[in-house]
Amino acid sequence: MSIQVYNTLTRQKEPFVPLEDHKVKMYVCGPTVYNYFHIGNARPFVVFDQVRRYLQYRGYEVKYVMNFTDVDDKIIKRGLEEGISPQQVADKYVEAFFTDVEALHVERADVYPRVTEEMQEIIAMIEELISTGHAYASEGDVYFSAHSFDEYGKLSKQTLENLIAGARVEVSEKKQNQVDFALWKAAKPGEIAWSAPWGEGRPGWHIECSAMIRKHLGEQIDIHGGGVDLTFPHHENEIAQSEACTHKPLAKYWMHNEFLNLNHEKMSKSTGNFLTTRGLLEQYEGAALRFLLLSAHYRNPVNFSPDLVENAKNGLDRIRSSYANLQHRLETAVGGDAEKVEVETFRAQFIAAMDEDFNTADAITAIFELASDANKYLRQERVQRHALEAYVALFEELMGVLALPLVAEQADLDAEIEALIAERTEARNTKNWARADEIRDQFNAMGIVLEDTPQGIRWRRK
RNA sequence: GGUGGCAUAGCCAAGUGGUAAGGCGUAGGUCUGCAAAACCUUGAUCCCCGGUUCAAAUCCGGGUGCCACCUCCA
Repeated sequence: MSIQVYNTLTRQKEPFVPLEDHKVKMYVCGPTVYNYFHIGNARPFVVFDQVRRYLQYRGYEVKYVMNFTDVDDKIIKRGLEEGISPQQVADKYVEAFFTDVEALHVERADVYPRVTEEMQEIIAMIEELISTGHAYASEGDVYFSAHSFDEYGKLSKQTLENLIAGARVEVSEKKQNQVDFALWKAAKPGEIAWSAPWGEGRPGWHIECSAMIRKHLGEQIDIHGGGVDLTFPHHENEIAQSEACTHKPLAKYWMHNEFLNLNHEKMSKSTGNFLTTRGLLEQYEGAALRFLLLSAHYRNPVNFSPDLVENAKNGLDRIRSSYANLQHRLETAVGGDAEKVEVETFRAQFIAAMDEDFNTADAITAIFELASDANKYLRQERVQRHALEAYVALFEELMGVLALPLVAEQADLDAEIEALIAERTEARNTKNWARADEIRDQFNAMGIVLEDTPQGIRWRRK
């Protein structure tokens, strides 16, 4: 059974067959770097990171490209507010992006093209569209003529008539038709601008992705991803631009993640209904946030709340403590006969779940069941080294695929703490319960839980 | 007006025809010096009304509620 992928283009799950054997070309729309991204923005970063990691796990060689929109109205505005150049704004938030995304255990893309560094390709593509009659210059702007592309609307299942009927955008005098969209915007006085045959200005929002995909991945790619809101107009327009040039399907599979809402409404910077990822990272471990994002299927909406993070954290802790307990038993375990523990079933369960359109929720269930099985095994008085190792190895493999660290990143205990643990062991041996409790309370105050087991004291961070 | 998504236990969440996975939380129990962890036990008229079927959370029709896109937006 092959991997099944839900394709927005066909509105159904399809077997995943890349254009080229064992290779996957993948593009995901990245951020406009004018601000810290919010936790809703983080969903596609994590979701598509997960898609990529899983494909890699299944043996595909993935080339992953994500763009940075580093020049646009919001960046310019921000620069004016802070008294710095648009480039400085972009640089600042690109750096912040990397920091935050790393905390969520997102693997770096192979290429992060930036609009300002791809100007030649963008201008060349616009020229191509003008020369083939798909675009026209108008008072320094350039627009794509939606009517010139027969299949316009195929991704969002919209007809031009319906789009015109439902349009909320103001009709511009410069456009021949209100559904046409900008490829190039003439610069306002004093604004950052680049020279182009039709005048000074900067690219429209959609053309950058078309140009970058073509340059870094080629005329056709396997997977194009982004949030559902990008389906229209952004991805629809990308298709129009790219396919008008190449006459080939831009992407084989279009994948869209649903939203992570707040108060049951879309997170939005303009209304203030959002929580920055950066802010949440001060309170919660990145792994807990990632776990939360992977706890639901990517095409289902999720309503964010602190309780949800707490829930995710507790679930993650269950897996981690099982793993830690295995490790602890391993310290005293001895070799033995080749007693078989059957863990293959959990790997198979995990793979079956992920194959089904990247069902991370079910994949996590497989890991929970692995934990239950391991916990039951651990209750036995005699355990065997190789059995423990089999559990440990599978935990590491599967949690590795999900990029969820099995051990919270913390400093190791220092000598003083080790000494205290030794003292407590001694206190317990002499049945000095008062002292033993005192030391345990002391650790508790430091956020460390001590657990007494037949194999000695075990400790963990809360 | 057009195009989508969602509605499953206190909470989160899988499940697209064969009478409801998993996690969190709660309560009780076992274990423990006491704990913790773990284990066992504990919980569902699957939004409503029709229909198809031997059989429906799942398919069809009709409702209701919430969210989103058609304007920058993950």
